[in-house]
Amino acid sequence: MAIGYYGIIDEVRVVLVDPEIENVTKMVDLLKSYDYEVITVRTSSEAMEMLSKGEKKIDVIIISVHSPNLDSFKLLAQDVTLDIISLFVCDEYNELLAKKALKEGACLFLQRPLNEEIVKYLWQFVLRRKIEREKAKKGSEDGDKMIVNDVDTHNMDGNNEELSKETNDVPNIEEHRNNIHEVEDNIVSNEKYKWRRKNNRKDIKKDKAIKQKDCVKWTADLHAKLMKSLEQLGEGKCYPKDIVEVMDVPGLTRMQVASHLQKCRFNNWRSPEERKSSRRISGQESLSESQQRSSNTKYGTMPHLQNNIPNQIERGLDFPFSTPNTSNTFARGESSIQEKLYPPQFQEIQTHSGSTTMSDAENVTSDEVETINANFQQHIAEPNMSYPSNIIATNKSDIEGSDSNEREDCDAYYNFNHMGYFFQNIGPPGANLPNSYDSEFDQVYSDA
DNA sequence: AATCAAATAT
DNA sequence: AATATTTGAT
Repeated sequence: MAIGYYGIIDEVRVVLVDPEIENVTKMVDLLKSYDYEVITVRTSSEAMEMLSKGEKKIDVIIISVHSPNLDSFKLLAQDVTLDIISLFVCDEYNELLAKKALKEGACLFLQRPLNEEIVKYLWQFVLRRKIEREKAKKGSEDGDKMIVNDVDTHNMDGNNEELSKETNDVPNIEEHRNNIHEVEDNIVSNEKYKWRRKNNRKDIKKDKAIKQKDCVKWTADLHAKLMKSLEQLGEGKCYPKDIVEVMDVPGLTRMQVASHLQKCRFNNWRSPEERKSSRRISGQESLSESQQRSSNTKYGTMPHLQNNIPNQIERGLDFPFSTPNTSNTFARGESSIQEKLYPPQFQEIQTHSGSTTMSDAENVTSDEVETINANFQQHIAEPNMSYPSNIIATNKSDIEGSDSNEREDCDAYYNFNHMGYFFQNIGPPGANLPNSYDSEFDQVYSDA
C-alpha cells in the first residue's frame, strides 16, 4: 500500500487474537497490506503463552473477541506489563466494557468491522510510545532515581502499590515494567535494530540495541512464589518451562526462571532483604568449584523413593541417591546414571560461618511450629516469611531453648526431622528443588 | 526440535 | 553481585 509505515519506524509486529477464521484472514490481509508483521493466535491463553516465552518482540496486540471474557482481560494485563499496545475489538460496542478495557490499559476499544484507517495508522501508536519513552529516559538520566512515570501509566495495580508499602517488597510486576521501558528505550535509539541474535553475537554487541534485557528483580516474594510452584510441581518435575507456567507471572520467561534456578541450585541466591546485611561469607569459592565438580550434566526426574531417606539425610553425608539399584525411576534420562548423580543441595555445603540473621525470631510463635511443619509450602509463599530457614531454626531454638551460637547439631536434627520429606526425592540436578533455606543448611553441614 | 543446565557475559 | 545470554548437551 502506498502509505505504510516503513521508513518511519522499523518493523511493527502485531499479534492478532481471534478465534474466528474468517475475521482472521481478513485482518491478516489488511494488516499485511500495510506491511505489519502479523502473528495470529486463536485464544487469549495462546497469546499469553506466547508472550511469556518472550521470544518475540511484540508491538501491538489486537484482542479480537466476540464477547470479552476473563482471559481477554488477563491477556490485557499481561500486555500492559510488557508494555505492548493493546486494542480490543468486539462485535458489539459496550460502553461499560470499553471503559473497563481502557481502564485496564487498552489503547482502544473498537467495534467490528475494524476501520481500515485505524489499521493503516496503527504504527503511530508504536512510534508515539517510543517517543514518550525516549523522553522519559532523557528525563531520568540525570537523576539516578530512575523516574518511572513515563508513558501512559495504566494504573492497573493500585493494590500492588499499597502492598509494596507494607512489605518492602516491590511488586515484581512494577519492577518488570520499568525495566522493560528501559530496554525499549534502547531499542528505540537504534531503529535499524534487527533481531539476529542467532547470526552473530558480535553484531549484537556492536548494535548495543539490546544491552540488557528486562531484568527481573527476584524479590523474596517472587522467590517464594517460585518455591511454591516448585513444590506444586513436585520434586521430579521442576523444569523451568513448567515452572513458568505454574507461577503464572506475566512477563516472566523461562530463561529468567532457569537463570534464577541456577543460582538457587548452587545456593547462591540471597533475597534482597538478606543481601542488605551484606555479611561476608568466607568459603565462597564454592560456586565455581561445585560447578566443576558436577560437570556431568544429568537431567531427569526424581526417584520416587519415599522411605528411608530421612535417615540418610540425618547423617548428612551419605546421599540417598548414591545408593544404586533402588527402585528409582527416572522420567527422563538414562537409568544407568546413578553413579553420576550428585546432590545439588549439598554441593554448597562448604563451611560457612553462620551468617543467618535471626531477626525474624520474635515474629514466630512456637505454636506456629506445627503449622509450619504441617504446611510448609504455604509459609514459603507468605511474604513475611520468606525465610523458612530462619523460621524453622527459630522455632527449634525456642523449643530447645538453646543458644543460637551452639545449636548446629541440634538444628540439623530438628530440621531434617521436620523437613526430611522435602528431600526425600533428591536426585539429578535438573529436577531438584533449589535450596530455599540455604544458609541454614550451610550451617547444618558446616561441621561435616 | 525443544529445552535443559553450565558457562560466560553484562 | 545479580541476572541475562550463549553454548553445548540430551
